[in-house]
Amino acid sequence: MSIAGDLIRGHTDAIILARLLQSDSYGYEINKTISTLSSGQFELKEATLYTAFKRLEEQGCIASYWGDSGAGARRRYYTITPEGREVCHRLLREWQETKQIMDQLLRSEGSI
Amino acid sequence: MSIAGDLIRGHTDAIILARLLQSDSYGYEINKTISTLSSGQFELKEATLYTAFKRLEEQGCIASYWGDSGAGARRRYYTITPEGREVCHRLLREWQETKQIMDQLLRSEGSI
DNA sequence: CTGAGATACCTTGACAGGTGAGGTACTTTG
DNA sequence: CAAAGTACCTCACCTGTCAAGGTATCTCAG
Repeated sequence: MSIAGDLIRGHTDAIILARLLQSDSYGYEINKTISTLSSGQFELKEATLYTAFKRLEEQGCIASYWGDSGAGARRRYYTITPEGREVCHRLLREWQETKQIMDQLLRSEGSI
Repeated sequence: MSIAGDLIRGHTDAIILARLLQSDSYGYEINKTISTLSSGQFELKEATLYTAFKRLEEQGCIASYWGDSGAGARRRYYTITPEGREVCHRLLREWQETKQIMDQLLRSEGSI
Protein backbone atom coordinates (compact mmCIF):
# COMPACT_ATOMS: atom_id res chain seq x y z
CA MET A 1 0.00 0.00 0.00
CA SER A 2 1.62 3.22 -1.07
CA ILE A 3 -0.82 5.62 0.51
CA ALA A 4 -1.78 5.66 4.16
CA GLY A 5 -5.25 4.79 5.29
CA ASP A 6 -5.54 8.02 7.21
CA LEU A 7 -5.53 9.92 3.91
CA ILE A 8 -8.62 8.02 2.88
CA ARG A 9 -10.25 8.25 6.26
CA GLY A 10 -13.75 9.55 6.01
CA HIS A 11 -14.10 8.12 2.51
CA THR A 12 -14.14 4.46 3.41
CA ASP A 13 -17.92 4.31 3.40
CA ALA A 14 -18.04 5.96 0.01
CA ILE A 15 -15.61 3.41 -1.41
CA ILE A 16 -17.57 0.46 -0.08
CA LEU A 17 -20.94 1.82 -1.16
CA ALA A 18 -19.60 2.61 -4.61
CA ARG A 19 -18.56 -1.04 -4.97
CA LEU A 20 -21.94 -2.29 -3.82
CA LEU A 21 -23.60 0.04 -6.28
CA GLN A 22 -22.10 -2.17 -8.97
CA SER A 23 -23.28 -5.46 -7.54
CA ASP A 24 -23.75 -7.37 -4.32
CA SER A 25 -20.48 -8.61 -2.95
CA TYR A 26 -18.77 -9.93 0.15
CA GLY A 27 -15.91 -8.67 2.28
CA TYR A 28 -13.07 -10.64 0.87
CA GLU A 29 -14.00 -9.86 -2.72
CA ILE A 30 -14.54 -6.17 -2.06
CA ASN A 31 -11.09 -5.98 -0.58
CA LYS A 32 -9.56 -7.66 -3.60
CA THR A 33 -11.44 -5.40 -5.96
CA ILE A 34 -10.26 -2.30 -4.15
CA SER A 35 -6.71 -3.53 -4.26
CA THR A 36 -7.01 -4.29 -7.97
CA LEU A 37 -8.73 -1.03 -8.88
CA SER A 38 -6.03 0.95 -7.14
CA SER A 39 -3.31 -1.11 -8.79
CA GLY A 40 -2.23 -2.34 -5.38
CA GLN A 41 -1.63 1.19 -4.17
CA PHE A 42 -4.32 0.99 -1.54
CA GLU A 43 -6.06 -1.67 0.47
CA LEU A 44 -8.50 -1.56 3.32
CA LYS A 45 -7.40 -3.48 6.37
CA GLU A 46 -9.76 -6.24 7.32
CA ALA A 47 -10.57 -4.72 10.68
CA THR A 48 -11.43 -1.44 8.99
CA LEU A 49 -13.59 -3.17 6.43
CA TYR A 50 -15.63 -5.16 8.89
CA THR A 51 -16.18 -2.24 11.24
CA ALA A 52 -17.36 -0.26 8.23
CA PHE A 53 -19.81 -3.02 7.28
CA LYS A 54 -21.17 -3.05 10.79
CA ARG A 55 -21.52 0.73 10.82
CA LEU A 56 -23.20 0.85 7.43
CA GLU A 57 -25.60 -1.94 8.31
CA GLU A 58 -26.59 -0.20 11.54
CA GLN A 59 -27.23 2.96 9.55
CA GLY A 60 -29.43 1.05 7.15
CA CYS A 61 -27.22 1.70 4.13
CA ILE A 62 -26.55 -1.95 3.43
CA ALA A 63 -28.13 -5.30 4.25
CA SER A 64 -26.52 -8.70 4.42
CA TYR A 65 -27.37 -12.32 3.72
CA TRP A 66 -25.42 -15.53 3.91
CA GLY A 67 -24.57 -16.72 0.46
CA ASP A 68 -23.96 -20.28 -0.53
CA SER A 69 -20.45 -20.36 -1.81
CA GLY A 70 -20.82 -23.97 -2.92
CA ALA A 71 -17.19 -24.75 -2.30
CA GLY A 72 -15.03 -22.90 0.18
CA ALA A 73 -15.82 -20.92 3.29
CA ARG A 74 -19.24 -19.39 3.74
CA ARG A 75 -19.67 -15.83 2.55
CA ARG A 76 -21.71 -12.99 3.91
CA TYR A 77 -22.99 -10.97 1.00
CA TYR A 78 -23.88 -7.33 1.27
CA THR A 79 -26.41 -5.44 -0.79
CA ILE A 80 -27.00 -1.71 -0.94
CA THR A 81 -30.36 -0.41 0.24
CA PRO A 82 -32.29 2.47 -1.37
CA GLU A 83 -31.15 4.60 1.54
CA GLY A 84 -27.60 3.48 0.90
CA ARG A 85 -27.88 4.61 -2.71
CA GLU A 86 -28.86 8.07 -1.62
CA VAL A 87 -26.06 8.23 0.89
CA CYS A 88 -23.64 6.98 -1.73
CA HIS A 89 -24.61 9.68 -4.19
CA ARG A 90 -24.28 12.29 -1.50
CA LEU A 91 -20.82 11.00 -0.61
CA LEU A 92 -19.78 11.04 -4.26
CA ARG A 93 -20.85 14.67 -4.53
CA GLU A 94 -18.99 15.44 -1.32
CA TRP A 95 -15.87 13.87 -2.72
CA GLN A 96 -16.05 16.14 -5.75
CA GLU A 97 -16.36 19.13 -3.43
CA THR A 98 -13.55 17.94 -1.22
CA LYS A 99 -11.27 17.56 -4.21
CA GLN A 100 -12.05 21.02 -5.42
CA ILE A 101 -11.57 22.66 -2.05
CA MET A 102 -8.37 20.79 -1.32
CA ASP A 103 -6.94 21.81 -4.68
CA GLN A 104 -7.72 25.42 -3.90
CA LEU A 105 -6.15 25.18 -0.48
CA LEU A 106 -3.01 23.46 -1.69
CA ARG A 107 -2.47 25.51 -4.82
CA SER A 108 0.82 27.32 -4.38
CA GLU A 109 -0.15 30.52 -6.07
CA GLY A 110 -3.21 31.31 -4.10
CA SER A 111 -2.83 33.59 -1.17
CA ILE A 112 -6.12 35.50 -0.88
CA MET B 1 -18.64 24.79 6.70
CA SER B 2 -20.23 22.66 4.03
CA ILE B 3 -17.81 19.74 4.11
CA ALA B 4 -17.07 17.71 7.19
CA GLY B 5 -13.70 17.76 8.86
CA ASP B 6 -13.36 14.01 8.61
CA LEU B 7 -13.12 14.30 4.85
CA ILE B 8 -10.06 16.47 5.23
CA ARG B 9 -8.55 14.53 8.09
CA GLY B 10 -5.03 13.49 7.33
CA HIS B 11 -4.57 16.50 5.08
CA THR B 12 -4.61 19.20 7.73
CA ASP B 13 -0.84 19.34 7.89
CA ALA B 14 -0.60 19.67 4.15
CA ILE B 15 -3.03 22.58 4.15
CA ILE B 16 -1.15 24.44 6.86
CA LEU B 17 2.27 23.83 5.35
CA ALA B 18 1.05 24.90 1.94
CA ARG B 19 -0.05 28.20 3.46
CA LEU B 20 3.29 28.73 5.20
CA LEU B 21 5.05 27.96 1.95
CA GLN B 22 3.60 31.25 0.72
CA SER B 23 4.68 33.33 3.67
CA ASP B 24 5.02 33.35 7.42
CA SER B 25 1.70 33.71 9.13
CA TYR B 26 -0.14 33.26 12.40
CA GLY B 27 -3.02 31.08 13.48
CA TYR B 28 -5.85 33.49 13.20
CA GLU B 29 -4.80 34.67 9.78
CA ILE B 30 -4.22 31.17 8.44
CA ASN B 31 -7.71 30.26 9.49
CA LYS B 32 -9.17 33.26 7.71
CA THR B 33 -7.18 32.53 4.59
CA ILE B 34 -8.38 28.94 4.52
CA SER B 35 -11.93 30.08 4.93
CA THR B 36 -11.53 32.62 2.15
CA LEU B 37 -9.74 30.28 -0.24
CA SER B 38 -12.47 27.71 0.14
CA SER B 39 -15.17 30.35 -0.28
CA GLY B 40 -16.36 29.66 3.24
CA GLN B 41 -16.93 26.00 2.45
CA PHE B 42 -14.32 24.80 4.90
CA GLU B 43 -12.68 26.02 8.03
CA LEU B 44 -10.30 24.45 10.47
CA LYS B 45 -11.53 24.47 14.05
CA GLU B 46 -9.26 26.39 16.38
CA ALA B 47 -8.49 23.33 18.46
CA THR B 48 -7.52 21.45 15.32
CA LEU B 49 -5.33 24.27 14.14
CA TYR B 50 -3.40 24.68 17.35
CA THR B 51 -2.85 20.98 17.89
CA ALA B 52 -1.57 20.82 14.34
CA PHE B 53 0.86 23.67 15.02
CA LYS B 54 2.12 21.89 18.09
CA ARG B 55 2.52 18.63 16.20
CA LEU B 56 4.30 20.27 13.28
CA GLU B 57 6.62 22.21 15.54
CA GLU B 58 7.54 19.07 17.46
CA GLN B 59 8.30 17.38 14.16
CA GLY B 60 10.52 20.25 13.14
CA CYS B 61 8.41 21.22 10.15
CA ILE B 62 7.70 24.72 11.39
CA ALA B 63 9.21 27.19 13.85
CA SER B 64 7.54 30.02 15.69
CA TYR B 65 8.33 33.48 16.96
CA TRP B 66 6.32 36.12 18.72
CA GLY B 67 5.50 38.94 16.38
CA ASP B 68 4.83 42.47 17.38
CA SER B 69 1.33 43.21 16.26
CA GLY B 70 1.64 46.86 17.18
CA ALA B 71 -1.96 47.19 18.16
CA GLY B 72 -4.16 44.32 19.28
CA ALA B 73 -3.38 40.96 20.80
CA ARG B 74 0.07 39.47 20.43
CA ARG B 75 0.59 37.09 17.54
CA ARG B 76 2.65 33.95 17.30
CA TYR B 77 4.04 33.71 13.81
CA TYR B 78 4.99 30.45 12.19
CA THR B 79 7.61 29.89 9.54
CA ILE B 80 8.25 26.77 7.53
CA THR B 81 11.61 25.03 7.97
CA PRO B 82 13.62 23.38 5.18
CA GLU B 83 12.44 20.05 6.57
CA GLY B 84 8.89 21.36 6.48
CA ARG B 85 9.28 22.21 2.82
CA GLU B 86 10.29 18.67 2.03
CA VAL B 87 7.41 17.26 4.02
CA CYS B 88 5.05 19.68 2.33
CA HIS B 89 6.14 18.60 -1.13
CA ARG B 90 5.76 14.97 -0.14
CA LEU B 91 2.26 15.65 1.16
CA LEU B 92 1.34 17.47 -2.04
CA ARG B 93 2.46 14.48 -4.07
CA GLU B 94 0.50 12.19 -1.77
CA TRP B 95 -2.58 14.29 -2.30
CA GLN B 96 -2.26 13.88 -6.05
CA GLU B 97 -2.01 10.11 -5.58
CA THR B 98 -4.92 10.04 -3.19
CA LYS B 99 -7.07 11.93 -5.65
CA GLN B 100 -6.21 9.56 -8.44
CA ILE B 101 -6.81 6.44 -6.41
CA MET B 102 -10.07 7.72 -4.97
CA ASP B 103 -11.35 8.57 -8.43
CA GLN B 104 -10.56 5.05 -9.57
CA LEU B 105 -12.28 3.54 -6.58
CA LEU B 106 -15.39 5.65 -6.88
CA ARG B 107 -15.80 5.46 -10.63
CA SER B 108 -19.10 3.76 -11.29
CA GLU B 109 -18.07 1.79 -14.35
CA GLY B 110 -15.10 0.03 -12.90
CA SER B 111 -15.64 -3.42 -11.61
CA ILE B 112 -12.35 -5.27 -12.09
C1' DC C 1 -2.00 -37.97 4.68
C1' DT C 2 0.05 -33.74 5.96
C1' DG C 3 1.26 -29.07 5.94
C1' DA C 4 1.05 -24.74 3.58
C1' DG C 5 -1.51 -21.37 1.56
C1' DA C 6 -5.66 -19.44 -0.03
C1' DT C 7 -10.41 -18.31 1.05
C1' DA C 8 -13.51 -16.29 4.35
C1' DC C 9 -15.20 -14.44 8.56
C1' DC C 10 -14.86 -11.72 13.15
C1' DT C 11 -13.29 -9.10 17.69
C1' DT C 12 -10.42 -6.55 20.80
C1' DG C 13 -7.53 -2.95 22.48
C1' DA C 14 -4.50 0.75 21.51
C1' DC C 15 -3.74 4.97 19.19
C1' DA C 16 -4.16 9.37 16.72
C1' DG C 17 -6.53 13.23 15.03
C1' DG C 18 -10.62 16.29 15.13
C1' DT C 19 -13.59 19.07 17.94
C1' DG C 20 -16.94 21.12 21.50
C1' DA C 21 -16.47 23.57 25.30
C1' DG C 22 -14.12 26.30 28.05
C1' DG C 23 -10.61 29.80 29.33
C1' DT C 24 -7.42 34.22 28.91
C1' DA C 25 -6.44 38.98 27.33
C1' DC C 26 -6.45 43.05 24.58
C1' DT C 27 -8.69 46.65 21.32
C1' DT C 28 -12.24 48.88 18.82
C1' DT C 29 -16.74 50.59 18.25
C1' DG C 30 -21.47 51.75 19.22
C1' DC D 1 -19.82 50.44 29.49
C1' DA D 2 -20.94 46.36 26.82
C1' DA D 3 -20.42 43.82 22.76
C1' DA D 4 -17.80 42.19 19.18
C1' DG D 5 -13.52 41.33 17.04
C1' DT D 6 -8.68 39.85 17.38
C1' DA D 7 -5.64 36.40 19.15
C1' DC D 8 -4.03 32.75 21.85
C1' DC D 9 -4.44 28.03 24.33
C1' DT D 10 -6.03 23.41 26.70
C1' DC D 11 -8.78 19.43 28.09
C1' DA D 12 -11.86 15.60 27.60
C1' DC D 13 -14.34 13.10 24.45
C1' DC D 14 -15.47 10.66 20.15
C1' DT D 15 -14.62 8.23 16.05
C1' DG D 16 -12.14 5.62 12.65
C1' DT D 17 -7.97 2.92 11.66
C1' DC D 18 -5.30 -1.05 12.39
C1' DA D 19 -2.07 -4.65 14.51
C1' DA D 20 -2.84 -8.71 16.51
C1' DG D 21 -5.24 -12.46 17.42
C1' DG D 22 -8.81 -16.00 16.62
C1' DT D 23 -12.03 -19.45 13.84
C1' DA D 24 -13.16 -22.56 9.92
C1' DT D 25 -12.97 -24.62 5.27
C1' DC D 26 -10.86 -26.02 0.90
C1' DT D 27 -7.02 -27.11 -2.41
C1' DC D 28 -2.78 -28.79 -3.82
C1' DA D 29 2.00 -30.16 -3.66
C1' DG D 30 4.99 -33.43 -1.63
